[in-house]
Amino acid sequence: MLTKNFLRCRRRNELSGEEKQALEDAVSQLRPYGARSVIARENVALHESNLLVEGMVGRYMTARNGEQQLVAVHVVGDFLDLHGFPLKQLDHNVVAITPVKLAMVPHGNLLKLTSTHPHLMRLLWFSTLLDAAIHREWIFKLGRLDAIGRVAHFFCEMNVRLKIVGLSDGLSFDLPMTQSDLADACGLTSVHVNRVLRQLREGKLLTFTKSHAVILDLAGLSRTGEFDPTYLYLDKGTL
Amino acid sequence: MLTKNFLRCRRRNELSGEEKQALEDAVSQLRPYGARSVIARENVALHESNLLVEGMVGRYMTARNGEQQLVAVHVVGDFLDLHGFPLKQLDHNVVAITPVKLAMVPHGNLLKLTSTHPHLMRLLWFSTLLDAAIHREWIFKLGRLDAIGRVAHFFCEMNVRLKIVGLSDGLSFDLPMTQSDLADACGLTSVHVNRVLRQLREGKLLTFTKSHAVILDLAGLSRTGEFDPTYLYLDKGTL
DNA sequence: CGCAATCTTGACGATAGTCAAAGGACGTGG
DNA sequence: CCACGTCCTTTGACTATCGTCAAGATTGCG
Repeated sequence: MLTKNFLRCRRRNELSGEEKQALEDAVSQLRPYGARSVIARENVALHESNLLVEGMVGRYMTARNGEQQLVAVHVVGDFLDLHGFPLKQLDHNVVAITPVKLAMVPHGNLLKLTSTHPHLMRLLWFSTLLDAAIHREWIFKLGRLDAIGRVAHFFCEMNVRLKIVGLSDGLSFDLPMTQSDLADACGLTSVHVNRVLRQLREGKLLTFTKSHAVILDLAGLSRTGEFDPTYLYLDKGTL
Repeated sequence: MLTKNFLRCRRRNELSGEEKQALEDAVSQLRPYGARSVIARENVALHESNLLVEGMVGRYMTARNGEQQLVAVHVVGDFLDLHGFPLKQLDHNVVAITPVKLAMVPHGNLLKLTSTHPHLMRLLWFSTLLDAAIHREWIFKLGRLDAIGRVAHFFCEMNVRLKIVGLSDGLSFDLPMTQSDLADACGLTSVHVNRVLRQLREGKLLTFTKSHAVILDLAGLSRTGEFDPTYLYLDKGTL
């Protein structure tokens, strides 16, 4: 079941069996991508969207001086580039962070679903708005938190998002990102991320070594990152 | 025609006359709000969405220390809280910046449209993804531009968005925001916004006094803000 | 084993925040 | 019509956070 993690634990995961099947049927093939390979390039016409079945994906924008900003991270169960269905093309690059597997859904099949399954379409719409809600939270994070807050917030968010798809036990998880990737996500330099990670370690809030995060004090980390998972629209009782 | 500015000049403004009428018919009433009044509060169930017919609106998130972050600004023609239709409730506050007029569309009417007008629904979906694209650009702006770049970018964006609905002549426009509002939009303090505005003035790029912006050097301002309007998905030939 | 990428640390500098004070702009009410 | 208060803007002096540059340590991979 390629779609089993789609909207998992979300407040509106009310797909009927028939809808799940319709979505599953819309998948044309399963495609692998290597780590750091480009899945979708900006300003290129798109003809399919992809459900992320395995691995981790990032959306990047690039500044004139070459600095990158990660504008979104996707985990298993996220529907990538669903934005590309109404938008037809994207304003940024989508890159595999790890080796990934994608369930490809041609836009033609999605188009059919809009007429035959309006409720399913609203759920697909909902999933893109979840992305938008996460974007807003990141705007807040970058605009109003200091370096340690931003990094703490990022780890809190990843912890929750990975937990609902079974990839975090609630306090520890694998995160296949370098300190430089973290810097791109948090609007910092890798040097400063390194200093912040030391602070978090010394403050007994979090350790992050060898792509593995261990949260030592979830309440403290959440407080530092001003993290409140409401914006993730989780099912009641998920956490 | 309350909906005349909806998706105006956007790459996918392909509403048929019948669709425009259907949207117009979905409006139940026109409502005024006073400046700084709250249109939608976070975590409260929503039962209608609103098309912004007059005025300017902001979406705010608040940090623990009381600092505010503006996560989005809406101008005439934007469909407010369409996010609230699939999401059912919002994760932030929506506040009138000026006195505004809203065309209220009950969710029940939108729901009917999903079955009867799938193409119109895709356009509504599209408009929410436009918001998401703007969010991503703001993430980039906050994560990777310095203070002067952020402010320059903001003015460039507002210039374009106001121009397509006839509220900027391409180089000057009214912007009913204080320097403190600008600070909330750009992740800065109002003191520093003031210094940046002086820099822009002295650099002959932009003046902003008494809620009126005049762009003296559009190319220079765009360069400073690393602004490229692609992410606004404009119709070819709009600018 | 050796190279390349990543991590770590220190010294220094620049950008933006903080604190404080004073000067406009504007509206209200006497 | 002026006085007053409030909000907004402007500026300066000082501080703190984060970036830059550089070098060395560690890790992982071929």
